[in-house]
Amino acid sequence: MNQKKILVIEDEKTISDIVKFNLTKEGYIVDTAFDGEEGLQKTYSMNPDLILLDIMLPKLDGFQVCKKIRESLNTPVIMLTAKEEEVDKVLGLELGADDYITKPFGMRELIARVKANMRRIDLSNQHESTNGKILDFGILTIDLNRYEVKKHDTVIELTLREFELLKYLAEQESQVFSREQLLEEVWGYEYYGDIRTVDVTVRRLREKIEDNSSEPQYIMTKRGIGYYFRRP
Amino acid sequence: MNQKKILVIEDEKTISDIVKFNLTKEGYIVDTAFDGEEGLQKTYSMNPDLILLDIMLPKLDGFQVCKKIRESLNTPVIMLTAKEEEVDKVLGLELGADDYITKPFGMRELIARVKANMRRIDLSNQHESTNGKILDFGILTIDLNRYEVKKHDTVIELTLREFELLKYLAEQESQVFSREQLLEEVWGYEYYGDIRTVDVTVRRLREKIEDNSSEPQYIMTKRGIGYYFRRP
DNA sequence: TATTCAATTCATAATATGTTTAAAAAGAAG
DNA sequence: CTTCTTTTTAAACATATTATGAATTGAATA
Repeated sequence: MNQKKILVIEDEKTISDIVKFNLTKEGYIVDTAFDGEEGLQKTYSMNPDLILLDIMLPKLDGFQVCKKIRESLNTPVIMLTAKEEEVDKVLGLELGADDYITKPFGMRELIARVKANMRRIDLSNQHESTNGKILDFGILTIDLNRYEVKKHDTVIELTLREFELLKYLAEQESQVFSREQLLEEVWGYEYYGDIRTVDVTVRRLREKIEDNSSEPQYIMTKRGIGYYFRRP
Repeated sequence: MNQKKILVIEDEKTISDIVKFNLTKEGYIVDTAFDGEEGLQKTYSMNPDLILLDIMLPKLDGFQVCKKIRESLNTPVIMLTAKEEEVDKVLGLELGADDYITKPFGMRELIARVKANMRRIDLSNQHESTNGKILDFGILTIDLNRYEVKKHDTVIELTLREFELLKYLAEQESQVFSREQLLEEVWGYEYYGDIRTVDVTVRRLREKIEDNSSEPQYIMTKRGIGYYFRRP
């Protein structure tokens, strides 16, 4: 699993440290910034998956930072408000924040909120990719809702990787992709594995969906380049 | 899927802007009105699918606007209440508002409520009598009125969570849902717990409704993705 | 306030899946 | 036809995900 990155923008080092310690323990990669400017800077350089943002900050306060961020990104922002009164401001000025926690907060609560917001990202990412369609290639159909492939109306059991590879290729029929591209698109961007992994997955996919995996009808090899899907 | 239209009636431009920004980002078409009269006017001209309505408004306040709307339309209305006290009024007066959010609210919550209300319309449009239904899967039946599950005509005692999870999955047979989706849909958008909670609930559900919970017939696992219900 | 039951969290076992490796086969090029 | 390169294949190995049992928390009830 690729680790999620969190940026903590908070001037009190004591708080910052504790938060960092606890979130790191949970498996997140955590970086910290101690004023608004540094916060913005690091936001752009590290491109975090989530931002914890204090309101009272030197140089640029939390409201301004949040607003700036929102101009270009929609990374989830959780505001840390010191007083109940500030909650009103969070409402008035900074609704662009996704969530907020009032200080003092327990680590348990913080972690729960962070996780919940991370989940939400995952969710919205899912929706983009799975737009409930059925790809129909005659004998072969790929049901993106059921994560199911059928051949002659018989369900073929594919593993997730196999399914996603097939889906990716089939969605862009007869386009040839290099192994590098496939690793990037199907396996995920920061994947650093052996390139032959693709071959093996292709082979297993062929065994399952082709009549004769030595003479593929669907998943074709373009020697020296890569693989592509074609309608038989 | 055609885009849904939302009308935001709110006099504070800051709030209005941020709400619009976020809902647009979610794929809705958003228009705004800054006082009660304009709100009514736009309601009739654009015929939105949902209305977000502030209570404190110039010219006509939110209560009056809502009442007016209800005279001719039953477009879902979500009220935005600044204070807890107003909640009583929203509920007490028979305004016909469908939902309300107390300020300050996070964007996450707002979006979730909007989606939930949109979903409700979709559902009630699909099958008018969404109530009074019994899902029948042969040996297994799910009585949505009585909150009762029967197997071979014997009542199976399920807890509320278990029932709602089963209901959700069974209503959308063979559609695969991620744990994130299930937490959001079954547990609710304000849930801050662990994702593995889903697994455990599934397990207990299986123990109750399956013959052999290690070889489930109804509630199936799609490894790497989530769970789905199938007719055995 | 004690008691009960549902719900959640946590730790670990079981299992499915994915990756690597290396050898065999196939294809291209001289 | 021989050599070199690329792809296929099989099997061992490593990793990730899910299932499970037990402990803990929390809410409702008496």
